[in-house]
Amino acid sequence: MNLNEALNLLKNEGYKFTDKRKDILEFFAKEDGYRTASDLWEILSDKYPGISYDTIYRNLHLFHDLRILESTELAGEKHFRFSCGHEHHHHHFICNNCGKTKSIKTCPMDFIQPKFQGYMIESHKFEVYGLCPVCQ
Amino acid sequence: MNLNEALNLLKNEGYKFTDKRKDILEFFAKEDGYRTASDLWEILSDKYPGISYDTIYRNLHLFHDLRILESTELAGEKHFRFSCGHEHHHHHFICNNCGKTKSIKTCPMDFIQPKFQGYMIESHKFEVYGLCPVCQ
DNA sequence: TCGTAAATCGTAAGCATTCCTATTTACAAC
DNA sequence: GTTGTAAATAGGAATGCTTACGATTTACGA
Repeated sequence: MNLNEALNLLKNEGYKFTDKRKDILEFFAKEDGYRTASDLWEILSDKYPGISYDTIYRNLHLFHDLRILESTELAGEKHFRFSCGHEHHHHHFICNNCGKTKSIKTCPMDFIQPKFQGYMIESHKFEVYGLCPVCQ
Repeated sequence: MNLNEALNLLKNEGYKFTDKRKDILEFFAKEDGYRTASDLWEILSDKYPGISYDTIYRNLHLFHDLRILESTELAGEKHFRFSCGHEHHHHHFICNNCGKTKSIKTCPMDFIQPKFQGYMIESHKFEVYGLCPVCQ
């Protein structure tokens, strides 16, 4: 997923194109790491004083539903990042300081599935946390 | 970790023994799955009408600090379970319906670590979600 | 240009969790 | 047993993140 694909997807699905939506997508396209609703609010409120949190969250959820963004929950707060949609299924190392990520191509489900006969597996989460080389 | 070990640990660390603490530990010893603060509140408020959420959370955190309980965050809400402390490091399958768990002995960190030179790894999370045989 | 549904604003409400003060209680020392 | 004291609890207010909602504005097709 890149910025143009995201903008086209929005248009093709019949959603209106607004400056705020463009700026939100540009923000995530540029950031390349997990960011929170309030990170986004701080950026947007410079350009749009008084922007509503309703707008922030509504669009975050919309983009998440359209698979433009992916999300995870860290320390009780939802974090969003631009989707790695086209790549092979993978997981993330997440920097505890800057939120940037590194792909982990190994998926642990490849190793454990045979042991779960009788269980209906619906999803899984594998994340590694620490400090990236820049933040150490 | 079992109930007696937990009670002894509390005593040895110099914490006071109260009926509520005993009941909280008995609750988790019996449940054997992830439970929330409000699950616990519902049980305790029968016996102790008007019990404070402060008491619930203070003790949950105390027990977590003492490693009597372990915790994870599911759907924006902290969940706690009796600690599997004595066992070898492992992860969990967690039933989305009843919260009960099944151990996963494989740890994905055994497979990915060499690829993370330059990264300081501090922690990781691996959980599998779905329905246990009983809940299907 | 206009009509309409979608998007946004401003603000209130919801929910889990934390914080604060007054009161009560466990337990050690006597 | 009685007493003193720090720890534990009750009751409720406050906080932080998220969602909800009526009123207003805007994008965009006709």
